[in-house]
Amino acid sequence: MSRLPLLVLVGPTGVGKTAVAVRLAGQVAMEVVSADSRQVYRGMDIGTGKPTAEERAAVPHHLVDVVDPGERYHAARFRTDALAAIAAVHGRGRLPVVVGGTGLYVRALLRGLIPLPPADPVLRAELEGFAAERGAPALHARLAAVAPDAARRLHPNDRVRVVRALEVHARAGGAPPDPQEGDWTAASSAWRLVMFGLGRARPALNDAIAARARAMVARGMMDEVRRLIEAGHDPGRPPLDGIGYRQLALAAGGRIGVEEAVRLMIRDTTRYAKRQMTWFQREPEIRWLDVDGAGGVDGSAEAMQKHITREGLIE
RNA sequence: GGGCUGGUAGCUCAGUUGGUAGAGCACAGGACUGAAAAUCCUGGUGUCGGCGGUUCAAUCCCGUCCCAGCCCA
Repeated sequence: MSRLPLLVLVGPTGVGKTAVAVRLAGQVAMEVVSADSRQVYRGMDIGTGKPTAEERAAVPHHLVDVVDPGERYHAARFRTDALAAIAAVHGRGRLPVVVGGTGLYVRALLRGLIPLPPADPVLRAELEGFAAERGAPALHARLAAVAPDAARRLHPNDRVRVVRALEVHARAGGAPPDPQEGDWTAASSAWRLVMFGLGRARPALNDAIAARARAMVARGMMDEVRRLIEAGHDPGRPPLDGIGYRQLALAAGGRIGVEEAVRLMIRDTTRYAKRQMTWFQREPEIRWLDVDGAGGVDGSAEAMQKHITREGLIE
């Protein structure tokens, strides 16, 4: 039995992935599986750039609005959910199209995760407290004492990963955490896979990011942030630590002006887009498509359709 | 027209008792395995306003010109 087809579309924030996917859906029997670590949260709509009601009516989107902001989502959960969603789409005889900008999630889906213990919120809080009180290097020293290999790989200031390594060590009962790193550049063989990267020249992308951020605020993102805070969600902690949300939360509290919040939102989104490009650039299987060079949304969708037809993903 | 103060990185500024310069922000590059829109690492990008002079050596001292701000006419 031949492997089932899977199309993946990645790229930096604001490049137009959703628009291209919707356009492609006009020509291809497909459903979208979102790979976005923030669009999974209900009530976080404007600031995460979720597909609109029209876009979601035009093509089904899976893994959008799956948990409340009080719950924590993560890469392993995504992998499980995405595998189920992909299987369901295949079951309906359609092409699953993974669309998103969260590199870790896409990688976890395509290449798997090393089985490790799940998060332990109580332990994390305790380790965070220790780091806040005694300093990040002290926490790193604790890791070095119990797991020298892990400590050597991690910078002492990398608080999040040091906490995670200690957590893995504690939950694994002393077993060394992933001594053998997986080969993330190895080809995946679970599907007949075609991977597209949607790119754009930095100046054009940065302009689009700035315009999009201003449009989000104009469309009422501030009210969205206020609603989330009033619902009891902690500003500055996941998932309200995301770009745009953390700055507007400061503005809502009167700590900075709205203008300044928007400026910082644009700055951080631009930096984030750069980090996404750094991540995707080392994925060897991606076929890059310059959105402007390909003729915008329509041209990009058409180029993708031609290629997946040639590759036999669709008839 | 005269006087004073300033002109150093994209921005705000520091500094060199004369040996061609460094902070913050901005920016650029990279890492990434259950928080990933998170977290972290690396990098100074420069006719020190122009032109002369003194000096072995001038961004620094002297002269002059230009520009900006303030004050006096």
